[in-house]
Amino acid sequence: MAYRRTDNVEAHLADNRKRILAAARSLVSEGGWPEAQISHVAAVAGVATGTVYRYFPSKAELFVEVLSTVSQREVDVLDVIAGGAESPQQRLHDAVTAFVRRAMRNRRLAYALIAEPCDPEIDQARLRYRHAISEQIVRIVGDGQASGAFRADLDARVVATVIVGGFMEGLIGPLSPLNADFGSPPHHSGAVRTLAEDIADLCCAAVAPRRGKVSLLVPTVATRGRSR
Amino acid sequence: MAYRRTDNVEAHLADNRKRILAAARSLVSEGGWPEAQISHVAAVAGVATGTVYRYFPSKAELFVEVLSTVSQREVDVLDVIAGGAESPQQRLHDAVTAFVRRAMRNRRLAYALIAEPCDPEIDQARLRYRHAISEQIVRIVGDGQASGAFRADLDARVVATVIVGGFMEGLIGPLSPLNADFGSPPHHSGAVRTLAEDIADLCCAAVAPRRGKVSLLVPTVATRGRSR
DNA sequence: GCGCTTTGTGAATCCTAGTTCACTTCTTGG
DNA sequence: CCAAGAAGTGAACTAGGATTCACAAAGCGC
Repeated sequence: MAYRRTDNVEAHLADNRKRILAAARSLVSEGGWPEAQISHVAAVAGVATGTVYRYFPSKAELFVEVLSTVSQREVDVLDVIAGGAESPQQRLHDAVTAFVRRAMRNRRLAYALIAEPCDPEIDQARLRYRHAISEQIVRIVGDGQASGAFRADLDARVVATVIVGGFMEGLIGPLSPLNADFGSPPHHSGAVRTLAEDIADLCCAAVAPRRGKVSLLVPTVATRGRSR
Repeated sequence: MAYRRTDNVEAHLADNRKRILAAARSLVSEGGWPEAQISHVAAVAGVATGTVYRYFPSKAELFVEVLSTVSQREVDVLDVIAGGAESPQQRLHDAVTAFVRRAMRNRRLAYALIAEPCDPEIDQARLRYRHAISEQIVRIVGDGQASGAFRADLDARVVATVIVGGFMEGLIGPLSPLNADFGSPPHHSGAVRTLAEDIADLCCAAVAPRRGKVSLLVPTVATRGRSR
């Protein structure tokens, strides 16, 4: 035996791994998925292409790890909010505004991780986290329904899904690199705040307990369209 | 001169074009984007690969036309509903349920056109139609705000976006080929109806005029998280 | 049937990354 | 300093499809 992997090497290895991940993340957060190429990652990390494969078995796994790290942090934030002592209304409102604001801090990255077209394998991880986010919302909605703070006549999971879809979509326009509005720094923080508040407000309104009458709505002819 | 393009030929050409489009659509609606390959389209349409390029300049343009045709029909349906004489509440409810139900009729196709990862060029067309749909919703929301049927303190475009995102997302789970629930034929139409109604209900609730008090909500510590 | 033009064909080509691997360089223990 | 085992390298290899193109077939008017 003539080799042992010193702490020194161990550290170097760990450092490389970290740099590769950082490079990957940085590329996505600047140029989105089109820039997310192994050769670019290698260049930015200061290693050779082949080296990347000593640390990650495939492009997909590398970027899934990037996505997971970032997304998990968001889930954690929501977890704290969802587990808080505030009223369900307050928690729902906080959760949505927190998510929207945080996403607006790093628009390009958020856009890539939320909406930009990407490899199916990565997209799948994206779905997993979207689901995890939805689960945090379910907790809040469930509490609210139990305490009577929210209407309880709908499945909490459906409600949470719609809410998540609502605030994500409300985010996509402003996030999209195509829309250069929503002033970059110096932060137009007023606009961001308003957007976040408005979206949160809508989400809260959707689950508010219903006033009196059950329904005035009846099916209409238009509702029963032909097939596609 | 020794050639003229008879009606006969003209018809044959038109027929080919139609068959190619039909083949393309059929493939997407069965296998989604992975199946949407030019060679497959050609095979199904009964022509050679090269022939497809006599009718469409590129894969993207072919499929964008497929998507446009299908999506435009949906926009038209919403257009009729939005332009109807019913109350804004009723129209919003009808619009959402109509969309959800129609999508559930051809799940695989709807999934591909709404959510499945696809070529960026196609994805862009998708966005355009999502926007067109949003515009129909804006009409309804705007009317409702003007007539006092809906709360008027928020930008109608933001409201519409959130609503569209909400019902689309509510749809994705049930549409996804991964979720083999939501019984295929014989139609579990009860489940579909409920889903559609529930989602529509939520959307309507979000824009209902607000009861008394303006807001009990105040920013919380959790709302101001660190950067990613 | 005969030139001429448009259409149809599908094998060959091109392209774009992701992935591999034979070889070089570095580290370690002796 | 040496031999052995790891880690690093980047040019070459692949793979999956889109796209092209030289050639064949079909339609047209005479």
